[in-house]
Amino acid sequence: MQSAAKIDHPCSKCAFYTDSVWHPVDTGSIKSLAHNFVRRDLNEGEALFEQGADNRGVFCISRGLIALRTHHAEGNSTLLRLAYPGEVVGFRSFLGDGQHQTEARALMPSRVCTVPHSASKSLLRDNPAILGQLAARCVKEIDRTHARICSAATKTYKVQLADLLKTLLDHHGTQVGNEKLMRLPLSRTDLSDLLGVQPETLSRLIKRLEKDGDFRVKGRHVTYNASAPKSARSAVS
Amino acid sequence: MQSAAKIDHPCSKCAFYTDSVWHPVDTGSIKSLAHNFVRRDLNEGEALFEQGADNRGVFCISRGLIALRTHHAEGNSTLLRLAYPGEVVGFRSFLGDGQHQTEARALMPSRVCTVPHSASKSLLRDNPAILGQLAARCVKEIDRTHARICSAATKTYKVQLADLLKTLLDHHGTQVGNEKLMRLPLSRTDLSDLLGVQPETLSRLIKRLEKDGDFRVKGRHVTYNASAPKSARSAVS
DNA sequence: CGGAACGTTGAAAGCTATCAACACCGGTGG
DNA sequence: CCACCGGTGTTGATAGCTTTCAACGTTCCG
Repeated sequence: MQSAAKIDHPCSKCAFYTDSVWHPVDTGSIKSLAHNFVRRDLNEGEALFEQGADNRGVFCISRGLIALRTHHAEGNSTLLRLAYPGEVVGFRSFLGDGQHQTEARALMPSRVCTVPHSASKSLLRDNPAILGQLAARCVKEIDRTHARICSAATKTYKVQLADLLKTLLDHHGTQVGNEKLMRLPLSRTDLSDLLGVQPETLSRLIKRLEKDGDFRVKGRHVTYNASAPKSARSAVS
Repeated sequence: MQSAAKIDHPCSKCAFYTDSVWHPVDTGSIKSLAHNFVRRDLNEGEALFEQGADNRGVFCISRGLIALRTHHAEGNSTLLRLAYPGEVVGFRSFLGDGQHQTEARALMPSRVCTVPHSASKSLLRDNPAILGQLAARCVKEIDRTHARICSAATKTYKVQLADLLKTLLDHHGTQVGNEKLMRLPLSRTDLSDLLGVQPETLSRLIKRLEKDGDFRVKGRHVTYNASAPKSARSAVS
């Protein structure tokens, strides 16, 4: 029999194990990982970390939905990113200056796996491959933000909103007949912070989207039907 | 006397040596670096790499000004970033999928130091610290793009343009009395691609900025005078 | 000179911000 | 059970801004 108990990799039962940033680590590190690893459940609306706080580790989302937001001096805020299970948050401040520049808050009941700051640093020292994984997450973030900048510079808000709703439907929607339904995980305010428009404008954008026929939105209830021209589509296209 | 000639680090005479991504490398790597290192001069308008091309290395800008741009399917384009001496470009595709998602083009006569792809990869294998340097560049890029997204969502185009001109003046301006002068390194089209507005709108934004009194713009000649209310400022502020 | 690329101007239409008012919802307390 | 309240979302009116299209001016180069 083995002298010291064999310790499983704490992420080994996670659905996102193969893409875990902690994945290729040596045996000793697995032990350290297992000892320091913390799983945490967040209620809807609960903060994972606050803007301006010191980084306390690297956070991997295992369930739910996390919003990354920056609050501006003028009192308003911008929603920079929605983070889904399998995604990692907090790596920017972990790799960078150690201060969170965004707030992370659960939009739904969520579960987050944390490797505390000091443990992360020592794991990084012993396993250079982890830095490669984190760099890959950085590249993804850069691609996301570049796409967003191009989107903002290119598309109208109406199209951006339609794209956003479709993306949300991919994650949260259920197919019913030839329609897709979902409960919106975001408030109107969050949606407007994500698009960068005023709440009043968002309300009107939704109305215009509904008039076009593909979407129906009542409160947080969204229905999508790509092939249902309620009010006849334009004759040309 | 030394048997093999002692080889200097190729970046050692560079003004940005202390921040070089290739800085802490072992002696053997210095040799490899010196052998593979390529310095290249670009004329104004010349491309360093094209969008969609395979990554051929990591590029460090030593002189001039490089624009990173993405061309969209619709024929228009977005200027994502201006890269100044000391900055590194091409690291996203080097770390990521190996395909450039942007085009890099010189806006002024420029000099770029290149470490070819394969040499970069092997240097990275032998010197884990390099990955840390590249990760730091990633974090900077993430911060830049986040700031830009917030800026676009928060500020009017007029303010964004004023900010941009001030930044350009910091890099290219010369103080003359209590005014600052510069020759704009960007065409109007580039400026409008950077702001995400139409060229006509940019023209009108400039006119409005001039009417406010801080800026004068004639062709590529820009004058800035923060403390010169040409047309009297509003009485209130 | 002619032409092409670049930049500006004008006019009309569409979109967004802003302010104010109102509707809706959930919870608290009488 | 109902009134009240705060938070959230919607609607209306208006002013300001951007886009679009078309025309014109500028500059540079063959």
